[in-house]
Amino acid sequence: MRHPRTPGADVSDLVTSRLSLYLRCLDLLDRDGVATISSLRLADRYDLSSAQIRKDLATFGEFGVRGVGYSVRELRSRLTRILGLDRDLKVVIVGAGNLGMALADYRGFNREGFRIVALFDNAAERIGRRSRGGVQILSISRLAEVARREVVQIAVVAVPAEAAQGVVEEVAKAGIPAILNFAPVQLRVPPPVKLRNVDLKTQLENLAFRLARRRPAQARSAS
Amino acid sequence: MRHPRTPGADVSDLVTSRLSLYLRCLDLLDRDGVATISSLRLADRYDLSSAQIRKDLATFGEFGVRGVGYSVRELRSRLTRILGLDRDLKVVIVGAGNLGMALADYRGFNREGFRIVALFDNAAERIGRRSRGGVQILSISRLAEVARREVVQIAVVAVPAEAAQGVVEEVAKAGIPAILNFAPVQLRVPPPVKLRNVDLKTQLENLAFRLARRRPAQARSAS
DNA sequence: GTTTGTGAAAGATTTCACAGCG
DNA sequence: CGCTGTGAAATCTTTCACAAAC
Repeated sequence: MRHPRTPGADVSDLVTSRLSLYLRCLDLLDRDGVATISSLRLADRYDLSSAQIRKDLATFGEFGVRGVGYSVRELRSRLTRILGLDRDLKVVIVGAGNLGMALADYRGFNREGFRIVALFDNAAERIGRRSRGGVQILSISRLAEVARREVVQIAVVAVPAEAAQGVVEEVAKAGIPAILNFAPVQLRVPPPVKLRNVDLKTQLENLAFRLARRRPAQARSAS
Repeated sequence: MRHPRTPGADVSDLVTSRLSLYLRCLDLLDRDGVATISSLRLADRYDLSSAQIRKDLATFGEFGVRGVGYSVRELRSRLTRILGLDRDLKVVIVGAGNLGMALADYRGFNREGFRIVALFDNAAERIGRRSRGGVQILSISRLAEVARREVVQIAVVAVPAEAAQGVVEEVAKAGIPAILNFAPVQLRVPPPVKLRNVDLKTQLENLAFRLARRRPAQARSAS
């Protein structure tokens, strides 16, 4: 059992998150005209661990050349394929408040593998309008229709906490198989649906915790 | 060495993120008028692990009553204290684009322990304006001044990737000890500064990966 | 020479399972 | 009785270190 063709769902999130990171670094290297890079120099340049890079990549195959390193272009295209970014995924955003609108226009969301199809909301005064970037706002009642017609793969949930669980059920019913949730709640999703949370409050609280237990006598670093 | 008063910086992020989660659950329970809860019922209700709840709490002390469980109110106030949310932390946001503006008005950011002091930007046409919620936009050149006067503890970085490293240096120079970064780059921060990343693209790519390696014959769950 | 890919070791985290308390 | 708090076991993740490949 060397390199299973389909390492399936048993690849940890830690690994896949790092693959995204590596891919981003490779983009930068390519832009800088670097053709080949070793795991050691990649690690040096971006504060990573060379052994970890090699282990992570080894999960999916052998992409390097001993004594030389990795071809930037080739590794990039391999990772793109592995991450499933070689075909465009259609995304909808549910919730056209400040955050939903900002996400709809966020660069990086609309590029390289993802396409925002529409925003959905239930407030009559928002429906029919568009985000600055031009994404149209539709009634939530049309979610299932649009999801099936456009074969939407990911729903971004950007509604208030109280409304989120209800939205999840709509999304699941509409056949959308993955959810990126920004609402600060613990959601339950029906089994086939994949869920990831982006929890801004938790992130801030984490920093608060670290700040609260700093060495109290924090020297102004002068020397 | 049972319950060190200051478990210091050696508490893992995994633990502190879960503490935030527990705190949120306790808020809901309190709102529902629940006075006491056992780790088992807490776990059931919110899809957590009861052993993990007990282990996590044990890092900081003994908060429960055997045979009974935890007092919702008391545990909530203990966790609030532990997470450093018993005193308001001042927050600035650097970058008054779509995302920065949305974050400035995001509810949950401005409540319970955090206060947004100002937005900063370098585009002349934005300076002097305000977010919808009323947060004023100042020139980035005033960052250090405001940071020191208001004793700002956290800077949220919401600028394009190319600008982020430069902003980090400004922030560090201004003496702000913690950064929440939304720019899709690997940042380097000077040692005392705490950094957390919220990487939207990586989150989406993670979902893309999971979607790419689903069982190809995905049945429409009907039965 | 250099660098990969990888077993084996070390380290971190989660889960188990139960003694002991209320 | 039920439940916490916790050592011990199981599992997962990272790091080490080197043989094999170029």
